[in-house]
Amino acid sequence: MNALPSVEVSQSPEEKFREYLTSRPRAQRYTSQQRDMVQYIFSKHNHFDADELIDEMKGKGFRVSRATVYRTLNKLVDAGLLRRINLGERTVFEHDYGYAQHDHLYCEQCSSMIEFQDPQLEKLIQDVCAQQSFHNLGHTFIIRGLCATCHRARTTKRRLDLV
Amino acid sequence: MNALPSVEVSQSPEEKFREYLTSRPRAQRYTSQQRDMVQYIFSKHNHFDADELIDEMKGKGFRVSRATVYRTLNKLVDAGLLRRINLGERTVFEHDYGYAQHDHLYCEQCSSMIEFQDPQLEKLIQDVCAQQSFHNLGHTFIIRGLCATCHRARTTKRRLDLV
DNA sequence: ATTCTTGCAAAGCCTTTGCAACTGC
DNA sequence: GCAGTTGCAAAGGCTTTGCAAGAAT
Repeated sequence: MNALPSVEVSQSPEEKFREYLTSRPRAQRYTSQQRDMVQYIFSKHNHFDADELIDEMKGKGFRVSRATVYRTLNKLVDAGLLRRINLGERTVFEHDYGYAQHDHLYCEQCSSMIEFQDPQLEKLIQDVCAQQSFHNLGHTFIIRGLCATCHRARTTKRRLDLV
Repeated sequence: MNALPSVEVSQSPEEKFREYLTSRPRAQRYTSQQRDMVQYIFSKHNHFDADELIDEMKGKGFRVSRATVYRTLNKLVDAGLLRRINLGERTVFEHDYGYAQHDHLYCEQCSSMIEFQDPQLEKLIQDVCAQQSFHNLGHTFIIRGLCATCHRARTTKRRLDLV
């Protein structure tokens, strides 16, 4: 995966999550299941859905129930640690905390997600919002298509089919 | 709703759909339920989800079953008459055939969708795809926030709350 | 006549939730 | 010990699907 700049953060994801939990109107608890999830999720940078996470963690010997995973993922999104990305067919999560704002190219063939940053986009959003007197709170931007590898494969195949 | 330019089309949506149905490998049939749906959907320009469509059509006295509505909506998307927009919480449909390419501002308060066109966007997409050797097939772009009315209402309320 | 579509109800999929047992603080 | 969390299984939305009856060509 192409690397985007990380953002300097003073706290670890785990600390940040604890802070979120304890600063709630009614303090929430930091449990071992939640700790396992945060540590596992932030041990690598990738895009994953709930099922993948459950399978992978179970494979590594963690004890996690489906309900707890869903509950904790919601908290992590709420805490600003994860971002939820709705791809239509499935919903994936990615790191938000400590990671630069970016958008995605989504390959419809192999499901890979290529991250990119483009300064033009922020300006475009501000222009449009200003023009429509709209108060911007966020956006969803996904470019769909075929990654270089899948496109090449498909083009080659098509050429062969014609022979 | 702010008006975007319609696109000149030589066929009515109904004709276009018939053409799609009959030009399939195995010809499909054009039924009265499908006709009712196409005519109703293209009688006004708006964004709607499956449930809203069913309720509205039943209210107008049409006989449509849930299963048929879902089946026909899928066909209409496939035929290029409708575009499916995934908003996360719900999935809505809008006219595709005969309507200019555009994107949306989505008000999280009142669920209204404001359409906009911005020539900068197409260039941005092409730039990014060229840079990543990505073969573009489409995109999802939704700016989320508060429309002018809802933002004004919320700001006013906050001011009153402080009194 | 043949083949596709409809409507119903059932099933699928993903996610949430009620509840009793459990655990952090 | 109190209040929040877990795990299970059940329930919730939304969408699809199997099947027998009905309709288009």
